[in-house]
Amino acid sequence: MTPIHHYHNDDKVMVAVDCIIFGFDSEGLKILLIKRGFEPEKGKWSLMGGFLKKEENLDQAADRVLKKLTGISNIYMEQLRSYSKVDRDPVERTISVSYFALINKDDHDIDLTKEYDAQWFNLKELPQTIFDHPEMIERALNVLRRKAVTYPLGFELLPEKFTMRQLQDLYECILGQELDKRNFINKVNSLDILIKLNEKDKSTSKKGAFLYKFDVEKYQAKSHEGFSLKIA
Amino acid sequence: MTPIHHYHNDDKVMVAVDCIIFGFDSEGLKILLIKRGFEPEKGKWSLMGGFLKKEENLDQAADRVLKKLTGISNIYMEQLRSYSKVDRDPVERTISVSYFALINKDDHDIDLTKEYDAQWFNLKELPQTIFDHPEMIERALNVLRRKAVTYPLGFELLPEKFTMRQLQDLYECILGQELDKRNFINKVNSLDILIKLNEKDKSTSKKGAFLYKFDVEKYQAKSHEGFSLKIA
DNA sequence: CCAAAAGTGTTTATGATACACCCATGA
DNA sequence: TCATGGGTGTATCATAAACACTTTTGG
Repeated sequence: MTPIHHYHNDDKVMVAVDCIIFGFDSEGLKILLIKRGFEPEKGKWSLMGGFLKKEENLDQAADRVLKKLTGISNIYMEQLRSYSKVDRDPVERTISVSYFALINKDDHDIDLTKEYDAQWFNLKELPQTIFDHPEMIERALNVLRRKAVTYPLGFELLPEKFTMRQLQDLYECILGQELDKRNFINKVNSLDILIKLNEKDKSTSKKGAFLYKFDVEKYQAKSHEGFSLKIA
Repeated sequence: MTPIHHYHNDDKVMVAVDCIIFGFDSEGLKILLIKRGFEPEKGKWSLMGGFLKKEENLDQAADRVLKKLTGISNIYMEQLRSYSKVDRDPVERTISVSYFALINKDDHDIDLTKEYDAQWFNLKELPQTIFDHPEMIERALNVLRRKAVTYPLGFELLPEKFTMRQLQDLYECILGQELDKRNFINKVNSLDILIKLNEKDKSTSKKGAFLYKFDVEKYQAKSHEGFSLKIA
């Protein structure tokens, strides 16, 4: 039999990464988009994307692109999937690998200076996005929701001290549904990864709500056993 | 701000697909490998891989490559993940997207004529494979196991009529662990997707075991509700 | 004194697990 | 008659889900 291919250049293509950044803050779950700075579709809303360079791997490309376009760095993004429709980019054959992360919006808003045309959008009020970005976003959101129930996301997303209500709000935002307060608290307590503090946050009620912090040791000890925070 | 990139060719790279084919038959779970037909690493065992062409998408490339190297066609493969270490292919910068499928080995053995240097290997006796193929295989196996408990794989993998024991063997192979016979049967029956036939298979015992077939309508009705076959 | 959010337990239902004996038959 | 695999049911436990009233306090 003949070899399928030698290595030649005829079939080289551009490889891109697109970063899907979900952000959480007191207002809810948002997604970050930029005004695309080059043709085609210049000026339209887009995920943060750019091309893979020869001397870097995809993870590195995603980090670099995100930082260049938004200033955000040092976050953990996860590779999701490749998109390869032949005509997905009208200029030239390009495949794109999507990455996603969920971050605390407030921790990174400093980065989003005027220098960048990046903007947070409420998930329910997304503008039109270019190419196959709507599909990328939808798939990422599914993965995010699946992860949220399988694995205790969220602790990195809250301030160091937080109330049960804030934690519950986080889960409700991500899952897009309301949860029973008592069941939620029971579940979280059964995981035994929070420390109840002797302080109260009075900003949202007259009675005040106890603050909790996250027991890093217990959390880490348990997280590789893989515990599930299935909440409904 | 300046655009991050114009479209130029400096950073074009080769894009490959690698197919991970798990096969099930009466002997158990196997994986298909080929003797690589071109340099580098010619003659070593490898996943079925080849390069993406400009006029096809990744799914199509995976189908084409698999057919060319093994004769196997018309199977559903699922995209898994991109591998992009800079030096993963020593000849030239190449990223690879892995695909996987689980098939009934007997249904496709016809295809594997002498023409192909493809061979099934028992999962526990894998030979050394090239590049990052060991990692691809390991990840694919994890996905396969996760899918097996979440979603009733396996019905496509058995002959039209099969015994409970065969179905249980299938799951035990995939999960790599023994299951309790009674619990397994109870669970499967509770799904209500099998039809018990009035025939027995006497090939493995004197008493004979009832044959079942798969109730296609019920199966399909339920499968988009998404039912789980969690078995331990 | 009252509105608004915080806090708190129990019951029920469902699914998971563990477990052991009789049956039918061909050799 | 006996060895071999086939077939069957129950009790227990853990987890999920549903559910409502009292507490606190600033205004």
